[in-house]
Amino acid sequence: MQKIKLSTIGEALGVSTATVSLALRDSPLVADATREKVKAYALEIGYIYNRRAASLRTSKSGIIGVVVHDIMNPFYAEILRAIEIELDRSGQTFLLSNHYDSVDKQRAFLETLMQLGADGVIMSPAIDTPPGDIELGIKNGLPFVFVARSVDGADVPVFRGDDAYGIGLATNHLISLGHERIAMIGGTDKTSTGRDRYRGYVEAMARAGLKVRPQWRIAGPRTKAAGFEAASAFLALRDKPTAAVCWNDMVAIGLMNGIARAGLTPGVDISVTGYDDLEEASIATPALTTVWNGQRDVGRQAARALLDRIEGKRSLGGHLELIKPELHVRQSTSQPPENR
Amino acid sequence: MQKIKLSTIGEALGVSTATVSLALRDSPLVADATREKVKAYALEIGYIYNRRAASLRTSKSGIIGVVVHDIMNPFYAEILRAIEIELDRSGQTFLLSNHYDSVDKQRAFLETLMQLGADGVIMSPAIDTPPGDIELGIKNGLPFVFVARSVDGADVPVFRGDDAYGIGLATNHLISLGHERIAMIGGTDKTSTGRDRYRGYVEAMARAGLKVRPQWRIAGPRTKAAGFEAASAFLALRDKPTAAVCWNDMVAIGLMNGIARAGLTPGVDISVTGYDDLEEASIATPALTTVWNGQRDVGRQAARALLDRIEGKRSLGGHLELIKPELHVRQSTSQPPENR
DNA sequence: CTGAAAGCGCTTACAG
DNA sequence: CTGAAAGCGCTTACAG
Repeated sequence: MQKIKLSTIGEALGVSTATVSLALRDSPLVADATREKVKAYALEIGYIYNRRAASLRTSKSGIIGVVVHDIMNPFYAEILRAIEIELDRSGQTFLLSNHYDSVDKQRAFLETLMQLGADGVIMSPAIDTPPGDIELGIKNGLPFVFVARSVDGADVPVFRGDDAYGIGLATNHLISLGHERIAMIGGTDKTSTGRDRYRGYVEAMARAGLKVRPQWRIAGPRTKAAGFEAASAFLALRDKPTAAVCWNDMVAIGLMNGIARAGLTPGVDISVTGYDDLEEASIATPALTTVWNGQRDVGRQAARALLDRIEGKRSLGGHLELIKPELHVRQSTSQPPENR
Repeated sequence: MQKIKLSTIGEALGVSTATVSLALRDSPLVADATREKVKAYALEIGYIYNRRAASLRTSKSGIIGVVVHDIMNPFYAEILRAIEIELDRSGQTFLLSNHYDSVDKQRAFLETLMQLGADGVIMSPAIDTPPGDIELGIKNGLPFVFVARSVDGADVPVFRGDDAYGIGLATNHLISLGHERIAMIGGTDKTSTGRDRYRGYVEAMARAGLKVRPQWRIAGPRTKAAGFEAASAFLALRDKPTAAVCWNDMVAIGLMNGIARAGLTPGVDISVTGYDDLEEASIATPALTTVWNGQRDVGRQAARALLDRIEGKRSLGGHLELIKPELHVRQSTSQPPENR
C-alpha cells in the first residue's frame, strides 16, 4: 500500500497540497466546499497526519514532558491526573518519565525532550539537580514549570503546597489533644519539601514550648514498606513519644500497620498523622488524620501556566505559588493514653 | 543564538554534513580522527540531535507507546516498571497513556502514535475494543503486543498470567482449609481476565463438589475503595460465606478494612484472598494471602517481544503466552470459625 | 480563494 | 574515506 500524504489527496482532488494542508486545519482561507471535499476524502482513504514533518517545519511538536520522582507514587499520581486532564483538553501529548532521583536519568529525559522538540516540561526535579541542567534546557527553548519541589538557582515558577504551614497544622492538632512527645517519621532534608516540613514541625513544637529530641526524628522512610519498618525503631525509643507526625500518608499507613502488628492500637495507643490526604487515607483502619496538600490544584495550575506560556499568553518568571493545605481530622488521632 | 545543526558543525570543521552525520553515529566509514574531531566539537557547542528530522527521513522514531487502563493502578504499575527497564536498556522512548477503559481515548492515543510514527505499542486494551481499531494500526505499520488482556479477533501476541489457574489456586487453598461457602468479590465479565478468573473460581468449587450461589458473586469492585464498600453487601449476605476470593489485592485490602470497620477480624472471622501479590499485600494487616501474577515477567517478555520485532529478529503472530501464577500464603486465611 | 516553490534538519544512495 | 544531491512530508510566505 502506498503511503498516503497531502499530495495523494491533492492529486486525487485536483488541488494543491497547500490547499489540502489549509483545509484540514480549518483555515478560513479555504472555500467551504473545498474544505468539506478535502476532509471527506482524507477520512475516506484513512489519511494519517504526519506530525514529525509538520513539527520539523513549524518547530512546534505538541509534546509536553512530565518528569517526577515516581509516577506510581500516589502523591505524584494525583498531580499527574490533574495535569493529564488539563493537557488532554488542549490536545497536547504528554510524555511521562520517572527519574527515581537520578540526575542522570533526568538529564537523559530532558535531552530526549529537546531532541523531539517538546514544547515544554513540567517537572518535580530530582534531588541535587544542578541548575545548569535546567539552564541548558531553557537555552534550547524548553520552558519549565516545577511542581512539588524546586531547584535553588533556577529561574522557574514553582507550584507546591505550603509544607511548613501544613505540617504545622498536623503538629498543632496533636499538641492541642495534649501530646507533648511527638516524633517526626520519614522524609529527607535533601529536598526543599523535606526541609520545609521539618522546619514546620520544629517551629510548631517551639511555639508550644515543647522539646524536640534528635532521636524523635526518624528520617528516611517515604514508602509504606519503610513506614512499616520504622515502627520498630519508633516503638523502641526511650521516652516513647505518644504521637507521630509522618512525612506522608504512605509512611503513616505503613507505621500504623507496624504498630498494629506489634499489638498496639494506632489512633488509641499512638496517634498518627499523615500528609497528602490520598484516597487511601479515608479508608485506612483507623481512618487517617492527615493534611490535604492540594495535589489537584498543584497539577492544574502548573499545567495551566505552561500552556499559557506556550500559547504566548504569559512569560514564566521564577515565582513561587504556594497552595494552602488543610487539616482533615479522622480517627488516627486522639488524646494521649496518660491523659485519659 | 543561531540554531546548531549538522551543517553548523560541518562548516566549522570543513567537512560535509554527511560526514558529520555518520561520525556522530559512529559509522566505521568515517576515519577515527574525523570522528573524534566531530564528536568533540558537537559536544563543545552543545549540539542537540533533531529526532524529528531524522525520523522524517528514516521513518523510525524511537518511540514506543504503552497504553493501559490506569498507570496509577499498582498492578499495571508493576508491569510498566518491567517494561520501562527493558525499553530504557535499548534506548527507546516510551509514551505512556491511560485509556480508563474508554475506547475513544484509546483510539485518540493510537492515532497520536501513528502521527508520531511510533515504532510499536504495548497495550492492555480497553474493554470492548473493536478489532478494527487494532487492524487500522497494524495497516499503518504499528506493531502491537498485548499485556494482561486481549481482543477477540485481533492477530496480536498476548502476554498475561494464567488467570483461571491462578484463581483456582486461591479457591483450592480456601477449600483445603475447610471453607465451603466462598464468595467472589470484584471484577467484571467484560474482560477476558474477568471471564477467566470467574471460570477458575467456578471450576474449583465444582471440582470440590461445592455449590456456587449467584448472590455470592459481588461483581464490580476493582479498587480499594470499592472493596471497602463491598464489605457491607458481603456481610449482609444470607448464608454468609466464611471466605472471599477477591479479584485483586486492592479489593481484598479494601474488603478487609471494611470487615475490620464492622468489628470483625479479617483472617480470623472471615478468610480473604487477594490476587497480584502487590508490594502492599505483605504489609497489610493481616498480611494478605494472595496469588503472584507474574507482572514483572509479563512486562519484560512483552517489551522483549516488541523490541525483537522492531529489530527484525522476529515477527508477531497472534500467540498467547501464559505466565504461571503462584500462591503466596500469609495470615489473611485460616480455618472457618465453625471448624474450630 | 488557490498554486508554485522554498525550506525545516536530517540520512542515504551514489560518485569519486 | 569524503562530498554533492535528493528527498522524507509538511507549512508558509508570496504571487496571482
